[in-house]
Amino acid sequence: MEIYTIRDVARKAGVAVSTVSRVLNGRPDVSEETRKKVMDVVEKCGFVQNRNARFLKHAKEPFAAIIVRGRRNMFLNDVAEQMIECAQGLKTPFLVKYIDEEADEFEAMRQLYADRRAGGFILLGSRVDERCEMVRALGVPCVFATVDASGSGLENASSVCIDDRAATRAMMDRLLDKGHTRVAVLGGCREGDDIFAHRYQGAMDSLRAHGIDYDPDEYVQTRFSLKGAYESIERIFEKRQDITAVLTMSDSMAIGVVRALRDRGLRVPQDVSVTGFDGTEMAGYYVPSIATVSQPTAEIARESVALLCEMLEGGEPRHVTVDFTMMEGESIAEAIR
Amino acid sequence: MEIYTIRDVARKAGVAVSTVSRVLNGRPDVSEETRKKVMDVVEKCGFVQNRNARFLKHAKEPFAAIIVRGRRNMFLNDVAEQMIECAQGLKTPFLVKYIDEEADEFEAMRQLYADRRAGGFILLGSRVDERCEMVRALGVPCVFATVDASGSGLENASSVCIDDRAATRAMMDRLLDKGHTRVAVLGGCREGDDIFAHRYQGAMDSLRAHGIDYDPDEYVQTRFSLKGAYESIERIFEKRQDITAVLTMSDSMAIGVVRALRDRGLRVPQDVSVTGFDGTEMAGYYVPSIATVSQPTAEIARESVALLCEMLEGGEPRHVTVDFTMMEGESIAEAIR
DNA sequence: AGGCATTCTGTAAACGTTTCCAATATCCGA
DNA sequence: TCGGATATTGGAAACGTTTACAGAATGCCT
Repeated sequence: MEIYTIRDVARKAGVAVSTVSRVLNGRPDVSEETRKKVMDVVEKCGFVQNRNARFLKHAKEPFAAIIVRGRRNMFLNDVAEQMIECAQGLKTPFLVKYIDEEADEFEAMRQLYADRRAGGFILLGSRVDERCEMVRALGVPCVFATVDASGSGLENASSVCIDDRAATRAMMDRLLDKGHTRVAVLGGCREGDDIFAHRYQGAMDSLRAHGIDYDPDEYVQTRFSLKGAYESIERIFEKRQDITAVLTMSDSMAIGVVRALRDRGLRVPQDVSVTGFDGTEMAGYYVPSIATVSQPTAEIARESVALLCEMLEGGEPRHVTVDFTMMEGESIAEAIR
Repeated sequence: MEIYTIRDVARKAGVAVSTVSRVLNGRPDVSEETRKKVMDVVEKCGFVQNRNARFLKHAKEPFAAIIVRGRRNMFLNDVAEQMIECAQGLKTPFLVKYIDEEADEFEAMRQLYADRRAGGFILLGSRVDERCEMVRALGVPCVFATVDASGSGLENASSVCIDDRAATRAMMDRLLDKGHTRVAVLGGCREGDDIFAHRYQGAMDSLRAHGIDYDPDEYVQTRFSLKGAYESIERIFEKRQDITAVLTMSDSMAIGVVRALRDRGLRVPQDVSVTGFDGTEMAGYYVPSIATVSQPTAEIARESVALLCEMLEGGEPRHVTVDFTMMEGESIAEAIR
């Protein structure tokens, strides 16, 4: 396929390049006749603008970037998707930047900034601490989504999240109220993951309030993902065989756990209860359906975009907490053992 | 954060811009002393190259793009991920372009071509027919991954896939050999989806070979996704309640089906058998685990990259078929009704 | 000391846009 | 008929790189 430049189009249409540019950008000061003439040529030869040249020229045009690390976390991907929907038609265009789990996030953001002066970022997922320095260095408005950044002390960061601690406490309460006392916790305190840390606190809050003596060494595992959860159960059972419930910090982990239990000949929920977190679609489709904490993805998405826009217009950063919903599921039952 | 240009760096380091450029691009013709001086400044002020300017300049540098539509299809996302792994360290850099399900793919490819002269594409997923015209118009080497494009007549397209028809036939054979005769088919002949069309043919091959009289109107549904499959079961059961097996064309569909059956009080596999397709991680973690056809993602990824490279170096297009593996699963049992 | 390689560095012209500014054409009222 | 306002259009200078090409410095050999 031939590549035409704006110059070629100008020549073919018998006008100046500046005129073609004006037509392409929908400027009002072009006569209808000229516009038509130019568009005809554009159509005919399938001209496509070169965005490198375009962005090189006016990198000033403000825009915002949504950073998503990893394609595995369906929950975060869903939130990101809803963010772009929310951002449709706003004055500042939003774009999503997917980066690898292991990629250098700072590098990616600096590149976005260098290339196009990204005016603001929405960062999904945890690890506020790690990201603080970066956000401070960039000095651009940022919104942490799904994690509380109110304690970060950053001047340029808002955040929106549920009360993870309270949610996990509520979930643990549910298990304990059903008579469970030996509850494994999966995902707790994973290194550098502040969301999981908050959730872990919540679980501990509940155990403490119920006066349960708890030895983390015996009950807590910190791996994640389907496979990680599966293997965690194997490890837990090396130490204790009398577990009657497993509280996990994501729906995938819960699924890994159910499979692992089932492979050990245990039934869920008759023998062991299991809980998830996030309220993903799969939690409802799994058999048994997973009791979970549903995060209001649409609201988180909407709030994140709104908070960023506020800051872009000079507003102060704010930290918003949205409500979660406890979802019933077939994966929980009364403790019988 | 301040934005520095290569010019600023040159000034601060007391050298010419061309020297900085050479250092940045690792050219050999720079003295060690100068290189160090420049790098110090780069480090100190956190200079980041502007890629727009870079790519604007030498758009000639050949590269290849992997196009992935939609983030929902985990199977395709996995394959894409493995492709980039395969492509690490090759002379031609590969990049992945994620586009929305509904987005204009042609537009995206033309943009890639206009911006950087993409020298080749790998297209994942079905819809060869729709894409033919586009591939022809672009005239750039393309590889269709996971779908057979040998019948397209394109001069510039290779393809790599399993024999979908044979795989589905084998799967249906398994069901029929277990005594099932009333088998619903989900995903069959979805409009414009050639992969599903091939699989549908395979299912019909098997039914025919087993001499089973089959009325598609009663047994076949063409929606997909978790939710679509769930609803398809509801529709099927409006017509027939005596189904003993459901053959689906993806693992997600199988999961939606199991959930739907279970919600009707039917057990899988005791009352109804269910089969999936693709061999995704979730199929193995589901309870019951889903009997499925495992596609060799690594091999498909590797072959796709290899085929594209071949064509980039002037080779003829080829159409490669790779082997699938039938995966056992708890979701199948003998027909008893 | 002069000539010639051998390194290294600087100048300037691209790449394809956008946009400021000036130039031209058109129209209106006096 | 003219002055001036108003619509259009064109010319040319950026934007931040890369890369020929030419130039300067150094070292070595005669």
